[in-house]
Amino acid sequence: MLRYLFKKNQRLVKEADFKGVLAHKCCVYNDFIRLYARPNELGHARLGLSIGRKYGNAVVRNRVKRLAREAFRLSQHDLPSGYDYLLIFPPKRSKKGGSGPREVPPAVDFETVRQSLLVLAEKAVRKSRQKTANADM
RNA sequence: AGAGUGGGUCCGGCGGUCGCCGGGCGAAUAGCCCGGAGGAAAGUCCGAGCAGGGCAGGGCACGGUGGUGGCUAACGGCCACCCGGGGCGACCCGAGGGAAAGUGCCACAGAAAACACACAGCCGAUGGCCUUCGGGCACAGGCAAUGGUGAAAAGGUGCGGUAAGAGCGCACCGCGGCGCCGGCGACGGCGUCGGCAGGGUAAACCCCACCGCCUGCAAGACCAAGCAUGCCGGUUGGCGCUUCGGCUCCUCUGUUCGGCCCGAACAGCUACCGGCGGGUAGGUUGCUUCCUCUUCGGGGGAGAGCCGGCCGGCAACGGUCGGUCAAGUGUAAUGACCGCCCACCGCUUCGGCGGUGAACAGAACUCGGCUUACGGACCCGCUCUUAUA
RNA sequence: GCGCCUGUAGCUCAAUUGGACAGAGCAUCGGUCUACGGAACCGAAGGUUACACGUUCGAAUCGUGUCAGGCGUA
Repeated sequence: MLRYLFKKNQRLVKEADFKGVLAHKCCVYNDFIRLYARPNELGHARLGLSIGRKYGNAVVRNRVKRLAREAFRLSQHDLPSGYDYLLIFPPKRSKKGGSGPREVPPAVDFETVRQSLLVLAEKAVRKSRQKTANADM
């Protein structure tokens, strides 16, 4: 039976971990999430979250983090394992020539976060594999 | 009933599934049980605890507070009262000491801005000259009412008075001195005397009273790892005693007393002192009531801790008795989904549907306050108006 | 978390210790010139001095409180 746990070894904790994932430069995004991925040697997935101060006040930031953690926990067996995922919630969408900067962060709920996570993780892992393949050649 | 005013309380409940953090039991990363955001957790504006550094002591400087009395561990907080202002009233607001210690500033306008010998002006009664006896002329001189300026220019209004005027005289109001009474006091009341002292600004310097060492849990302690016992500066002389190792005193030099002074302390040679630099940013602890005893069930004591009763006090608060006392993270837990009930809001085809249980907002060493943000619901006291009895 | 600093035109800065209408350069706009443009010259517009309350006769300046933005610290 599959268990949906979320322990400390499934999280990115150290400053060096975050720097490493960012340095891999494998980034995909949709309207309200940016996701970095990097393969690790642990055999399971790890999650890191980064939400800037400008995203909102502490209540809003906490809520987004909890939603993202819950989405990761319930989707962990559907995600490609052996990767570190770093989710970044940018404060607002910057559009070129669009309807202007969005001041209020986009309203997110649990289902959209979960769907976005699954789709983006798949894309990111594909991109990462391609990248390592290119590096081998 | 309407309008208003002061204060207090609360922010869903029950059940299920899957998770997170901490504690207990446990061999256990198995399992079970228990606990898990706010009135502002916020801003970091004050005050304390706690920790490190500093410290013989005193003074200056610097910073803060500012009606009076009390409460408190302390406060710039709270309570009561006084004074001033607002409101019919309940009540609200006030950085509210000193301008008769000194200095500075008060632009423009105005004659003049703190100084009164007054710019325009009024009068010219008294004295001089002339006279048609109505008065006229010039001077000496008198005056501060009127005018204009300004935020502000030697009390205000009225009557009398005068040549014109003026607290010159009088009445009322305002002001100052003195005395008595009440009050712990700020201050108030009454009486009496004085015709009247004199601009504003102290959130300008300042004076007075009181308070204040500096830095802050990223403080600090321990362990592991790592770097470099790296660099620079300083280190007298004399008298006396001597068991020849040294010792006392004086002087000098250096350092410290994180700004200055008085003054003080320490050191003065091959080991110390002072300064600059180099390295690490991992873990434990501080850290969540504390200490202690234990037969591991618990007991006892201590806390500016919380709740309730009683007593004292107008109150803030204090005393006493009983009960109670686990949020504790560290890239940072307190969540997600579902069902029912109860509220509330919007839409409504009146069947329901939708909505983070609504606003503001998330503990980071801990307390006491202040300030700021903010949607409702409920309760209590009081005031005014209207109506009824 | 703790400790600090700064807010003036679109941008960069002034304002003589509180004194009137808050100035200057660049940028913007309109003219002159030119075939057109640039440059140059002339002129104009642009401000709740971050916001609120207070002290004062008078506040960009002084005081208090908010709101933004930034810095340091293991």
